[in-house]
Amino acid sequence: MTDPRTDPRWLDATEMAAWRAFLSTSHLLERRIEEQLKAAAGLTHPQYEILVRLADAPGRQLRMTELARGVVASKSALTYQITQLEKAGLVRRATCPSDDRGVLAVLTEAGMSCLERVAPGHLEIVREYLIDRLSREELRAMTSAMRKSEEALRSSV
Amino acid sequence: MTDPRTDPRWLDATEMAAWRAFLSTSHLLERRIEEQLKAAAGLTHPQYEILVRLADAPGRQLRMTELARGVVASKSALTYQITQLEKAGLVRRATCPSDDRGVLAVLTEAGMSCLERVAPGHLEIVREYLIDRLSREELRAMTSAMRKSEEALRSSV
DNA sequence: GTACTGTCGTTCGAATTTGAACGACCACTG
DNA sequence: CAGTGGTCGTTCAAATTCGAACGACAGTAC
Repeated sequence: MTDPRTDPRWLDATEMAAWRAFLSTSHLLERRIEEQLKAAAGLTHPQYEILVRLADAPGRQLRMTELARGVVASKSALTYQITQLEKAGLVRRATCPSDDRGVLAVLTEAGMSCLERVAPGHLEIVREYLIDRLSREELRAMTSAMRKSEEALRSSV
Repeated sequence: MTDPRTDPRWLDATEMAAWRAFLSTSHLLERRIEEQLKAAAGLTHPQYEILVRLADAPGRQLRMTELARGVVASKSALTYQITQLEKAGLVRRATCPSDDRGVLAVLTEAGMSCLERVAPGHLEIVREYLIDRLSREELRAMTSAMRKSEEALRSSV
């Protein structure tokens, strides 16, 4: 068995601490956010993210595949969630004019106002447990770090 | 409607970019890790994390509740996963000598060697898509940031 | 001892996610 | 035009997660 401190397949103490902190924090944040959204609006976090992406998109609509990429969900999970949001009247499906295979997810007016109503409470959690706790420098470094990782992950598929 | 750029309930562009990068990266990393673990060992990420925590614990054993805190899982999710790991022979349950309500999850020899076999491939992913992409400074800042957030989240429960 | 309050881990049904398989359609080749 | 490979979104069964409810036990008060 090789020495964990020199074997490149392992992480040293600093690296392991970084990784575990990242992992725990992302899980804890996810839990906290889920709890807040459920209590405030009966939404799940994936559903909220879908609304955000649609609100930002031109025409407040996106192709299913593109939306799935954006929110990092599987195709089948997105199909399910869009169906749920459609039942709630926050999103509707439309046929894609340029591609008969395609389906557009469109944010309804009800969906937009729901998002506007829910966003402040949600972002307050993000502030309280993450953003507001970080120095300018930490925020900058974290963004840079996350972007590097994200790019590596997205370009590897 | 208030101006999003001055309303403290919203995030400015820099903060929002940081948050979104964090969110996307954590989801993408989770996906990538899940895929690697499944292919290499038929393990899920939660299962792997359980093995790691047990391996680190004194006597390679932990109370269910303590383990649930460590891996950030609900009690029922942990019950389920420990049952799965028990079927696989990687973990066994033991009664807690000091508290008849308690159950100890104990890492078996098979569990320990499974972990040793799987860890390198797993950590290689963590390196490739996160750790090795960061500068010393980014790693330091990210760790500091994550710890602050984690502490806030854990102490709020 | 009895009662009370809280913690422990499990169980249950409901909701969600996953990956594979599928039919429909697109774009290109010959 | 027929054929071919690839993409699109959906469907399905299986696996996993969640929260509420539960019985069992611990710790304390009286």
